[in-house]
Amino acid sequence: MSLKYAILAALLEGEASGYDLAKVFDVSVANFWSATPQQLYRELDRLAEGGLIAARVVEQQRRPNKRVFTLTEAGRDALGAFTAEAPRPTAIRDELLVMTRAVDIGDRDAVRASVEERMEWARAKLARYERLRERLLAGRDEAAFIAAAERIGPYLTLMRGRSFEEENLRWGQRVLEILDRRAEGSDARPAADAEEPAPPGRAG
Amino acid sequence: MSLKYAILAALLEGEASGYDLAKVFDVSVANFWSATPQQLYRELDRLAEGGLIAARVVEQQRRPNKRVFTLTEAGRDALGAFTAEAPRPTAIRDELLVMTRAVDIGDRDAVRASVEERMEWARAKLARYERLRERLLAGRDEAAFIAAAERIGPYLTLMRGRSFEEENLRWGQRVLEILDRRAEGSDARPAADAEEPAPPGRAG
DNA sequence: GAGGTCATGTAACAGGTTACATGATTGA
DNA sequence: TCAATCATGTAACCTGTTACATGACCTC
Repeated sequence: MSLKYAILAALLEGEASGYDLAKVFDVSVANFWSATPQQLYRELDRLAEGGLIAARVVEQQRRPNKRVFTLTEAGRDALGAFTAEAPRPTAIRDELLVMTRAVDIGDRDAVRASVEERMEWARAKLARYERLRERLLAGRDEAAFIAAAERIGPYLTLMRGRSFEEENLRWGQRVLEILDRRAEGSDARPAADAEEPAPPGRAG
Repeated sequence: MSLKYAILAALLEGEASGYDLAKVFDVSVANFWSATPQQLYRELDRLAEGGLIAARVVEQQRRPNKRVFTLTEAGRDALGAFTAEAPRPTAIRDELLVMTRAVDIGDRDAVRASVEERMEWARAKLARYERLRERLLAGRDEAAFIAAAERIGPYLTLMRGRSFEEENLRWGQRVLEILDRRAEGSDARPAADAEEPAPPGRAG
């Protein structure tokens, strides 16, 4: 029901093609709304039919033509009215956490590796957010920006995305430590009271 | 595709009815997977058909009979195998953040109120998480628990849920400050040099 | 006697995902 | 020559949501 408004909100930054939006939905919007390109194309058609956005074909040489979309007055109003409704609670779907929940009966090393990969992703996202932030601030410090910027919304959602990824990193670090500590424990005594680990100095 | 595994993971805590799971999915699982009761009933039927869970009817007096489900060996194995796959990236859908993104052209006071409500929710969730944590620790301190607990998965996902809600609180606090600071500024000079368009009012 | 909890379900629909297709351009 | 980028789309399918229904019990 509200991919619709996520698209309208994205178009506040200016006109965009379906392809552009697909990229935006992969970067800055992804912190709070996910959508595949196919969803976007379908929804853009509907929004254009409903008059909330206007489509314009841009002919290009050496590239396929593209349809670029702009918010209409009606679209702006609809988005404005949406901000006054009651938001539903956050819906999260995270397979890594399902796997983590089941790590004790599953493949600890594989989960460990997935956590590390997630951390790499988080670092990459943070770097992109940092660049986005610099661009928004445009040389001003945060206080000046907050006081003066015409639009604060994009900065507020960026903040949330950043803290989400920072939290992913911190959590991942802690998970790695814990899994490793427990691995030591269970490797050192593979069976309840079988052989002791070899005493130091004899390993050769 | 993996509501399936979210359910199997939830059944690691022991047998449960559809109704029980609906409650679990509203509390501890909600941090990383959301599902409506109807989804659960449908998926439970499928899992039982596929032999990944076993259903047993418990007859009750003064209450409708219930079907309780248990993980089968096959279900355990499927869940274990799942932990070795590559998780897809987190999918988040948060209407409040869509509204926040659009706050500049929308209803600032309504968004402010929604942020406050979200913070109240976060506090309530944190309280429930804290009780859950106490139950898991069962008197031990964290280090002892981590070293000794049979299953660490539920604790790790609980940690993530907790930090998510803490982050919601911190973010919400900052958003309130920023919106208020900007409200002061714009109330002092209500229009640049013409009337502002009236923001669309909260419908109710 | 009204509303909440226990407990499950059907039906219809809306939303989201996957696979596939096209075809030129650009860069390694 | 291979892969990526630009740019859009169709079709089929799976997932998720909403509305509704049942009916007994318990608490205020």
